[in-house]
Amino acid sequence: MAKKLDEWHGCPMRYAAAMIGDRWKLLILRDLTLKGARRYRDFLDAGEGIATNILASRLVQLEDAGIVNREQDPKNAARTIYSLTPKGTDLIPTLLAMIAWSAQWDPETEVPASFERALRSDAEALAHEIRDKLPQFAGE
Amino acid sequence: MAKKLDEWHGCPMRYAAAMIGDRWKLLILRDLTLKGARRYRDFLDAGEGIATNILASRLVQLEDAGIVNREQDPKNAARTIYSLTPKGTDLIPTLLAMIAWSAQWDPETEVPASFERALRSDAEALAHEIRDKLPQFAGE
DNA sequence: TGAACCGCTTGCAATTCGCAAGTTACCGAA
DNA sequence: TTCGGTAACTTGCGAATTGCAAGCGGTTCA
Repeated sequence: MAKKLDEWHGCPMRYAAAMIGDRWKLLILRDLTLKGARRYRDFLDAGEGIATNILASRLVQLEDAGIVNREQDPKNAARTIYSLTPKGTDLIPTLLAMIAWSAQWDPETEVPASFERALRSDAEALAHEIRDKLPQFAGE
Repeated sequence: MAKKLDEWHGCPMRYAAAMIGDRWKLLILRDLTLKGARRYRDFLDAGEGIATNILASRLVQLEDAGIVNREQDPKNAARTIYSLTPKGTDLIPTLLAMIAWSAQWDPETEVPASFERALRSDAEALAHEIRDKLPQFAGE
């Protein structure tokens, strides 16, 4: 029997797999981290074809995991703003490691040369740069 | 967000998400990389409760992706040996980034202090160390 | 030669996914 | 102040995937 969802803790790979081991969650994190997505529609329109019910479920899971923050836009109550929490921004090095791997092994993947150079020469600095450009949510 | 980060449209993350964006694949990679798993039964017995049909399907997908190699044990034709290809071992930094994240954010993490220390001080060296200890498959 | 093991495969019920349509709330213009 | 449009979901339903258990063909060992 598969481990219950409350038995995630302990093994770090099991924890990470449970939290972000999902195609759609990774794409949502990409959009938040690298594409400036902040609203529900941004994710829907990201070009990956995620269904709206799946998007809603993944955003709830990421919020419950403490990775994503959800808040009402103070200037427009009809709008919701999604952002990365500190726990979420701490995933940037993981995303960058994936990008470096894909850049090396997927012949059809296009990573800008400047980006890949920055990644290979100093990934930590690039991670900081990306993090510092992210908008902060109101709770921070 | 800065245009520099918008030049490409998520291809590398889409590729990585498609290849390893799955809970079971990440656990299989963990077992291969860190737990010395080499045979079908090793994965079944890893304690995660993966179903045998799911395991078989994921191993095929990882093999098709060029991440995992499957070969017959030359000393026992009834046995199959699974191992990481170079494309697979190049995922070690990604796994280590996930482990570092989990070690930081899972309050019940079981990452040994010595491992975490090695990870934080020189992740690249640790990745090499892990890779060098892996068995090579016959094709290499 | 037969029992045991190994690596799967199959059958089936239950869960999850993906698509499309519907719903609720808010905002801005008339 | 109402009305149309937008934003963020929610619901319904058929299809695909998952999880569980049993089965199966090949190989090794006693």
